[in-house]
This record gives sequence, C-alpha cells and structure tokens, in this order.
Amino acid sequence: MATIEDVAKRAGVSAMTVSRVLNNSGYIGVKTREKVERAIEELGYVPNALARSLRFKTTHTLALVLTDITNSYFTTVARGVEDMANARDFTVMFCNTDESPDKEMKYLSVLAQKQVDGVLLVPAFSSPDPILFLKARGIPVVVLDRRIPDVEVDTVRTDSVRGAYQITRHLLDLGHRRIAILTGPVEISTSTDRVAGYKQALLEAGLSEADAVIMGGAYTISSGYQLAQRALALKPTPTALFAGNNFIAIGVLRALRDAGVRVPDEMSVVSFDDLPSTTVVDPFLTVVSQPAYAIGEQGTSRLFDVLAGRAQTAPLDLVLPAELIVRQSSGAPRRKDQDMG
Amino acid sequence: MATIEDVAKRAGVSAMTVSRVLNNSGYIGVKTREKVERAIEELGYVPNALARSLRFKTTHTLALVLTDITNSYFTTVARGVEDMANARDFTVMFCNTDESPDKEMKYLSVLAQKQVDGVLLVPAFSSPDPILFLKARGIPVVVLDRRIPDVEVDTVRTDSVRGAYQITRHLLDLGHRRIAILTGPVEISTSTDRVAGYKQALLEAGLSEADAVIMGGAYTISSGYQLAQRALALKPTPTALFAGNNFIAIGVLRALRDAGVRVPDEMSVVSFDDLPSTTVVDPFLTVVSQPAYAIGEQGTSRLFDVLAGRAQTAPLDLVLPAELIVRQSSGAPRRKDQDMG
DNA sequence: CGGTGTTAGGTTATGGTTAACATATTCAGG
DNA sequence: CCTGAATATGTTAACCATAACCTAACACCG
Repeated sequence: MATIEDVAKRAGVSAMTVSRVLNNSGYIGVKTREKVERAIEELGYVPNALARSLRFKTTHTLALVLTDITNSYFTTVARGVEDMANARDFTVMFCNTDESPDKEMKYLSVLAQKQVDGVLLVPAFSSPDPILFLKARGIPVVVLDRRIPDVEVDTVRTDSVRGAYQITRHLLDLGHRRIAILTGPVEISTSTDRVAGYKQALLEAGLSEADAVIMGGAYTISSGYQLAQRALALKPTPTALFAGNNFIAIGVLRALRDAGVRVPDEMSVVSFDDLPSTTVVDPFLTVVSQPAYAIGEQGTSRLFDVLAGRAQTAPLDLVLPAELIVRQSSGAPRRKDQDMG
Repeated sequence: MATIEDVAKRAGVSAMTVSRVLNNSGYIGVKTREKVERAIEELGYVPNALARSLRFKTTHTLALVLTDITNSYFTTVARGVEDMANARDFTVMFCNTDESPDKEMKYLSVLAQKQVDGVLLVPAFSSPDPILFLKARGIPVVVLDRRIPDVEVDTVRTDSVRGAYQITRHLLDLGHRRIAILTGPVEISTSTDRVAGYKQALLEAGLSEADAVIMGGAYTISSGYQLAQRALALKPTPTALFAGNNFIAIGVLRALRDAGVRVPDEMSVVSFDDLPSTTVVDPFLTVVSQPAYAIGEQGTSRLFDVLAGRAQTAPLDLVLPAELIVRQSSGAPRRKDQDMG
C-alpha cells in the first residue's frame, strides 16, 4: 500500500503538500494539485486511517455487541445500527456473545484496544461490569434491548412491561383465565419485565398471584419446546400460552404440534417478538411486535449525540412502545375449559 | 484512556519496560513486573491497537461486505465468518451494500483506509472492479456466494448449477413438464447458474429449449410476487414454479395464496435457499438448501490461509454442494394438467 | 522602494507502540 | 579480582498523517 510519502516523491513535492491536496486545506498551486492528483491516481493511494486515528483519537468506528446475530430480531436491530452509522460515515464491528459474559468481556477489551468510538451493547447478563469497564476507559455505551440495574447508562429498549400487559390483557379479554407465561432467564430484564406486565394484567382482571403460571427457561427453541411440554402436563391445563420471545414461540408451536394440540382451537398461543415477515408466508401468530429497527437506529443516534457532546447529563432511558398484532393464534377458550371468573 | 507512558510513569520505569511486560518479551525483574502490573491494573490500561497496527501493518480485522444482512441466508454466512474470525482473535466489520455497486465501492475505499487485513465480499454486481481495487492495494479478498467472471479471485460458493439441476430433476421425476423458473437479476451469477442447471435438467429429460420458461426479476419478495402473477397468467399455465431464492419463494407463495391456488395440489413450488429453521414451525417448502454457515467459515478460513502465505498460487474456486430437501410443497401435477411427455 | 498581505510550499513534532540498539548491573568461573 | 556472559532496563527511530510553525516569492499599496 502506497503511503503519502510515496505520493509526495512521485509528484516531486513534500508529504505535507499531498496532505493539503487530500484535505483541501491551505493553498495549493493549480499545477501542483494536478501533479499530486495524478500521483494519487497512479499509485491507487488511499490515506491510512490508522495514522489519522492515532492523531485525532477517533476511529469513526462503532461496535455492536449482541447475543446472536442469527436471531431475526437482532438482525433487524443490527441493520438499524448499520444504516444510521453509515449515514454518518461510520463503520460497525459486530460481535456475538452467545449470552456468555466471558465472551462479552473479551470482546469489550478488544474493542477498547481498537479504540472504537462507541459501543452498542445488548448485555449478556444483568451485571454493571461491562458498563463500568467501558466507562473507566471513556468509551460511550448505549445499552440496547435490556435494562441493567445499579448503573447509570443510556438505554434504548422496548416497553416490555406494557407490551406484556397488553397481550395478556388481550387473552383475558378473550376469556382466558389460566394463562401460562413461558419466558427466558430470570437474569435478563426483558424476561422479568414481561412477567411483571403479565402479572399486572392478571391482577387488574381480578385474578390473584396464585393464578399466575410462570415458567422460566432460556430464549431458545428447545427451551420453548420443553416449557410447553411441562405446561401441557399441568392440571388444570392452561388455555393459553404466552411465549417470552420468538424462539420460545417456535418451540411452543412445535411442542403443541407434536402433542396434537390445535392452535387456537385447543390452545391459544401468543408471543413477544414477531417473526420476520420475510420468512413467513401467512403470519398466524398473535404477537407484540418490537420496533427492532428503531431500537438500533435510536440507540446509534444517541451514541452520536454523546460523541458530539450533545447529550444531556441525565442518562437516557428511551422506552419504545411495542405493538399488539392480533392474528389467528389466539381465540376464545373452549367452553368446557372456561373458568368461572 | 491511559497510555503506555502513563503506566510507565506510575510504575517508575520506561515505556519499553511496560511493553516488555505486556508482551512477555525480553528480561523483566520480578519486582519490576509486579510494579508494572499493578500500574496497569490501577489505570485500567489497555494497549492502543492503532499504534500497534501502524507498526505491524496488520489490524486483526476483517470486513464482510454483503448485500443485506437481513436475508437469513446472509445472516448465517455472517455468523460463520464471525465465528471463524473470532477463533483467530480477529474482529469483523460488516457492511450492507443493498446490491448497489456505488455503496460497495464506497465501503471498499473506507475499508482500505482502515487497513483491514482482508475482505469477504458478496459482490453486488458481476464486475471485476471491486476485486481489482482491492488487489491493487494488496488487500486479500475472498468472494462469497457468487462468481465474478474475467478476474482471478478466490471464491467460495454453492453449486448452483447442480442444485438447480437436482431440484428441477425432482419436479420432472414427479411428472411436471411445464416448470417455470422465477429468478433474480441476470447480472448475478447465482441467477444464471440456477437457470443453467434448470435448462440442463429439462434437456436431459428430453424437453427442448422452447419448454423452458425463464422469468428474471430481483431477489426480493415483491419481485417473487409479481413473477408468480405473470407465471399464473401464462397459457398453458406451468404446473410447477421454481423460485430462485428464499425471498422470491415467499413472494410466490403469497401470490398463490392471494390467487387461491393451492400448493402443492394445484401448483408445486420449490426454492433455492431454505428458510431459517428458527422461524418456521413446520417446514413445508421443498428446497435446495445452501451450506450458508460453511460458506462463511470456509471463505474466512481461506482468507487466513492467504494472510499466512499458506495459499497456493492458483485461485481457489470452492464449490460446496447444495442439499435437496423434499417436503410437502412439491407433488405430482394434477392429471388434467399433465402433458404427454 | 519599503512594507504588508497573499499565496505556495517545506520542516518539525506529535500520536502510542515496539524493534533494534545501547547501557548498566549481577554473577559465575578462572 | 577480573572477564565475559546473562540479566535488566533505557534510548532512539520508525510506522503514517497532519497541525503548527516557518520560509519564500510575489503583488499591490502608499
């Protein structure tokens, strides 16, 4: 790769003159400019951003650290991040943590070394450590999707409590009284928030804590499958299942299919997180849909505000609304199943 | 962010000594090492990878340039790339080109400036320019998913010809004689390769060029929808539709649903590219499935070989087999539709 | 014609790290 | 006790680009 010095030599000028041509700064003679531009062309020179970054202490690079890019929800978040970053001439590094705090920490260390200008983090775990690590090194962070307790940090997420409330309410309105929520790990805020919204709706409908059926597992298909099997074994059997995310929903639907339970006739199923419209012919599942793209976009936008010193001191907690989309997977419970309110 | 000089001062030694501790090189006294390690700890120092990269001319960073991370196929490719890169302590920058050669070129220029060690490219267009650009700057490239004619470059892709042959053969074996292929842009090799495999199967089955129904559009859902509508309007109507990729397949299935055409009873549908198993409860579509993860992995592996100087001179053209997965969307044509072979 | 401002370009130092070289201390062996 | 090897640490220069400073030629004014 040619350096600025190579260009300078070929054009018969100093490196500084080339730099001036590149950055359109200072005075440059017309003929000199031409000579330099020709030399740049001939050598296929591109300036070395490392050297620049070393001086200016900015790399025009962000990092997106998430649990698994393979989850369509995060794919969409990632796309939102990339589009927003690209619009400001930033590039994005991406890192999959697979929900492992170790892997997450290793990545953050590498990212700090690479001097990324900022980090968008979907935390693997509800620990303040990753945030503190970045803060100690002066690297701005915005947390996406999940809350982290006990630490001041900008956050952009979906209103899980209200979303869960709405969809539970929808089931209650249909007449369901035995609704099980099959959700992710208790260490992740989305999980606990969704349970909170679920409970709130139950209580408001005159049900008691004892009527809540809360089953925690992981945000995976296999976990959804197992949780659904366990839910089917309960006496009395729930009339509706609320999946904590899209992976769990798929697992639940497969378990019901394998058990020969028809949806929604014999069992209503709803889910947090929609399935990507690009892979589904006929959307069937009643869901609360998260504004994934907007979360990526808004989070990145906030990061730019911080980088520009435009951010207020108070940490942002931007909570975007989820959208209830009623489809065919939820219906009234069969009469014989119905409780007497 | 603390520098090595800050650490040196705090430990009362020179920067070089700190460097030696960091890299475990040369001789270090026990007590000195302790002092330095304490200083590193206290300051939360991490070495500046920019400065290192400037010296060593390697950034431990790869770039993945693809058309759209939102396509589940590319998401999986990306995951393969990231896992392989991560295993070697490399990070990955990702860039969506949206099939725009302009955007692609802009990205490549930025990546060259940022001194990435190598690029994994899903080309937006069948032009050698991006390859030549990178080669001129000494940046290794591996092309993924698509071929680029008229240029020597390492390539890792699916055997589109054979995959298309197999699935067309499958339809022919079921008795179909009027099979339309609805595919992507003619400028993209996957598209032309799939058409080639399709034709080959037809000819082998004793059909003629005239029996081929080839409709080109874009690799999008809306294009699939429109192509299917046009295919339905043909006289005689095809008895089977072969979608060129997963997006087209979704569009086709929606068009058939809207037209009230039942699959597979009234129309068989097959597709190149599977839908992600993580978003489908009951896989229904007969497909040739591409080894997306392996493509990412193998491409990255090849890139590492090149970086290590371990690559043979001859450009690699690694063609991975596609897998025919027969499901319910393909069946025998209805009798009244059947041609007399 | 001297002074001043404009134009055009060069020189030096800096950013953080480390290879190469230089210097200083310790210790074993003769 | 001296010599030379082994050990321990420091100094300089280089990677590449550029801000800050400096020099020089020229035009224009009074």
